Order: sequence, then structure tokens, then C-alpha cells
Amino acid sequence: MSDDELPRVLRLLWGHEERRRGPKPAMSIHDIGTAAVKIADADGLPAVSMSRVARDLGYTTMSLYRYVSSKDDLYAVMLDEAYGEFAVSYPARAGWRRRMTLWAEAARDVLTQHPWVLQVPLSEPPLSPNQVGWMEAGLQAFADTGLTEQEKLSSMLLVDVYVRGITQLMTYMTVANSADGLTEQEADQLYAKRLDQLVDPERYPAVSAALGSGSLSDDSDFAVNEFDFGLKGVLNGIAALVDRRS
Amino acid sequence: MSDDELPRVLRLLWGHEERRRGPKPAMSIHDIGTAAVKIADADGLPAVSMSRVARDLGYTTMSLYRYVSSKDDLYAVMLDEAYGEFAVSYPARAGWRRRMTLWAEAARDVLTQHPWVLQVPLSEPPLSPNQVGWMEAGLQAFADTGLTEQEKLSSMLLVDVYVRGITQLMTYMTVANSADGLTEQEADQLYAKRLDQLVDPERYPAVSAALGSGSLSDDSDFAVNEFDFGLKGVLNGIAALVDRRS
DNA sequence: GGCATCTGTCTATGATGTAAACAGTTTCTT
DNA sequence: AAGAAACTGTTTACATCATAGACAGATGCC
Repeated sequence: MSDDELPRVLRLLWGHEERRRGPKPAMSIHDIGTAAVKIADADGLPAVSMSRVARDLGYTTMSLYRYVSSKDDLYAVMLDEAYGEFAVSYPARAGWRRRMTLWAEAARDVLTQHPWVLQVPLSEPPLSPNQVGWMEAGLQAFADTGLTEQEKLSSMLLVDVYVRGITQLMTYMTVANSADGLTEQEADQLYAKRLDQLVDPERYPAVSAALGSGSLSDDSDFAVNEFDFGLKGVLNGIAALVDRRS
Repeated sequence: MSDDELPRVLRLLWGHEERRRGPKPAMSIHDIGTAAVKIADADGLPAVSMSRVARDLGYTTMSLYRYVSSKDDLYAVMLDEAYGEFAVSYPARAGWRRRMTLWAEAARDVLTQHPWVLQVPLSEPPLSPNQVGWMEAGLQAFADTGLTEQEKLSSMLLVDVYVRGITQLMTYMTVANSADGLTEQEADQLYAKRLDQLVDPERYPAVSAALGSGSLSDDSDFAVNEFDFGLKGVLNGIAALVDRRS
């Protein structure tokens, strides 16, 4: 298990860095991740630039490149930081369904608190410690199901996909457009109004009906039940597989 | 239904542009969309820049801004172009389940053919003609279900979320990393190898087990059945709701 | 003590998205 | 018919970005 070929970031993230010669590093990837996450939380992902992160830390732009070899690396660090350690412990007698629900809700909470996570352009599979930790927890949820490893993996990814998608949808409907100085309500209403301007009821009867019902301009209680509703469906799909295997 | 307050792009996309004074436009948003999509298909989304699109069309960078007021607008045009008109017609006697399956498969096909769609940073809700057309088709699938408009919308979005997520997962596992001159197989193996380097079997038993089973380095037949598997689960979730309403 | 190796910094480069001013073209008004 | 008004694509300009390369100083090993 030599670290030789591993990218620098990974060695730093996993704490595999050995004694080195030169001056002691003044910051850590952890510092960098914290600073970057803070910026993204406050001003959105586009506000995260190498120079901004460095400035907030009190160093020059290029200093970051001693820890991170590219902006993609920075993104990876940010994700690791945003997810943090998977801190939920499954109740002793909980079945896979309950465990997976807890996992999904924890993931949802992360995404709700850091909506920019869904905008991070992914270019590599997750290899950071916390990401692997979440993966471990997700797979453990299926420990006693009799599923094959491949099936456990697929099932976990399915739930992950669902959580990401539904959260994206929800934050997208509430947070996204409020950057232009619009409240979410105003943004919703503007959307509905424009749809109304554009959509011919004869050609788009179903959209018109939805529009007329106010479903589009009123998102009350949408977010609340939507998550559980869909998750139940997804878990049912997995349950079919589990039953077949046992 | 005046177009007064509508952004230019929308008027152009919907063909609501009236007679104007100056010289006749030399290109159309359609041309721009086609060019941009071609670039994204060939070289990926990051390759799509204002200058590149303009150059490919034979004009200067700034000329695009006569049609599109920002890069976000360009993205909207690209999405409209990529989705195209929803061309599937539901069989006469098909139930909502069959209709929604057709819709989902059509959406999957679009995403498979234009993987970059999932990387487009969304900043506004969909208002382009083709997007609305897909929305209409999706809502129509639930026409005779007795669901409320809100529920139809939620159900459609749920399926959409699923399709986007699962497709992202699949293309992400096969296409993404092949940019660095790695085949997908090589990328998978590199990933598995690095995980193996980093993951302590005692601390990450489930990940280790998955790794040991080869599930991570061998993605054969993953894509094939995965889509239907998950979609069935999602539709079952919706079916529960439909049954309750009828 | 000297050398290799690391640190953060400085300077430089090419690419990007977009604002502003411009000259030419078409249509509308008179 | 003539001029004004509105639009076209172009040119020039700028701030910001990610990142490459060279540098002087710091630290640990021989």
C-alpha cells in the first residue's frame, strides 16, 4: 500500500503525508476546504475562485497549488469538507429500510445545508475519506439483506441518485433564483406568469391545467412530503429485490 | 399576452419576434443552438464558449449577444435544442404507467445522447418551447389518474429526477474520465486500485467487500437492467398514490 | 556545513464573459 | 423622397480566471 502514485490531495486528505524536508506548511487542506466551503455557503459556488480562497486565508493565489493541483482538486476537498464524517449510528435492531432512510435523510441534510454541492462539476469518482465513509455507511445499511455486492452498490447509488435529484429540485425551486434580488415567492410567480404568457392552452392543456391550479406558483408543503413520498417508492423498488434474494 | 417583458431569447425561441427595423439577422437562435450542441457533443460542455460557438458559425464573439444576453441564455438554448420536440405518441389504450415509461425512456435517450445536459448549470426554470413540450407530455401521462395537479406535477418531477440521476450515474461511470486518454475500463480499474490503496478493510469492511467482489472495476450489464429496475420502483411509489385517489 | 527539497511569492500568459462605442442597413414616419 | 429610428455585426477594451515557471528563503539529511 504505497502512496507513491497517489495524487497529492489524496495523501493530504488521508493524512498519509510523511516527514518532508522544506519549511513546515503554513496551512492545511482542511483549512483550504473550510475556507472554500464558507465562501460557497455564503456567496455560491461561482464565488469560489482560487484567488478568493487564498485571499480569505491570507495567502497568495498560487500558494494553494502547493496543496491542490487544480481547481478540480479544490472541488474534491470542498466535497469532503461539506459531507464531513458520517455521524449517524444505525439503531441496533433497525432493518435495512430504516438504516437506508437514515442515510438518505443525512445526505439530504448535507445537500440542504450546502446546496452548491449539486453544482460541483464532477470529474472523478469519490476517493476522499469522508466520501468513502459515507459509501461505507450506505453499503453497511444493506449488510444483512443477502444482496450481492453489485446489488448493494446499485441500491445505494439508486438512493443517492434519488436524494440528489429531489434535493436539487427542491433547492432549485426555492434558492436558485433568489440571487437576483427576488424572493422565492416572487421567482415562482414570475415563472408562472411567463409560462402563462407563453403557453397556449389548446396546445398545452396539461401545463395550462397545472398552471391554473396554482401548483406552480404555490410550493407550500411541497418540499415537506415530497422527499418521503419518493424515497418510499425507491425503497419499495429495492425491497422487491431484497425479497427475491431471501 | 404581450411579449413585452419577456427576455429576448424566449421571444426568439417561441418565434414571437415581430417585424423589426434594422438589417435582417444573419443567423437564428436555432443556428446558435445547433452549433453549441455540436460542440458539446464532440468536445464536452467546457468546450462551449461564446467565442467557439461564434467562430464555428463564422461570426465574431459579440455577435451572439444580439440573440442571447448571457451564457446562461446560451445554455437554455442548448437544452431546448438537445431535447428537441417530444416525438413519442402514447398508444391509444396505454395506461399511465406505460405512458410514463415511454416518457422516461425518451428522456433517458436524450441524456444518453447528450451527456453534457446533466452538467449544465441551471439557473432558471425551463421556459423554452421544447422543455414545456416535454412537461406537457409528462403531465398528460397522468391525465386519467385522478391525481391532483400538484400530484401530477410531483410525480412527473419524481420520474424526471430519477431518470436524470440514474443516467448521470451511468454516463459518469462510463464516459466521464475517458477524457484523459483513459478508456472507461482503465478508469474503473484505476479507481478500484486507488480505493484499494486507501481503504483499510477493518475500518471500511463494506467498501472492501464491494471492492473484493469486483463490483467496482467491472460494470458489465450494470447499465442494462439498472434503469428498468429503479424506474419500476419509482412507478410503484406513484401507483400507491394513484390507487389511493381512485 | 552543504545539499536536496520543500515552502510561499512574484510575474506572466492565454482564455474567458461581457460592456461600450461604432459604422452600416433596413424600416417607419413624415 | 428624406430623414429619423431601430436594429445589425464588428471592434476595442477590461476584469477575472486558472495555471505555468522562476525565485528566494526555510528546513531536514548526509
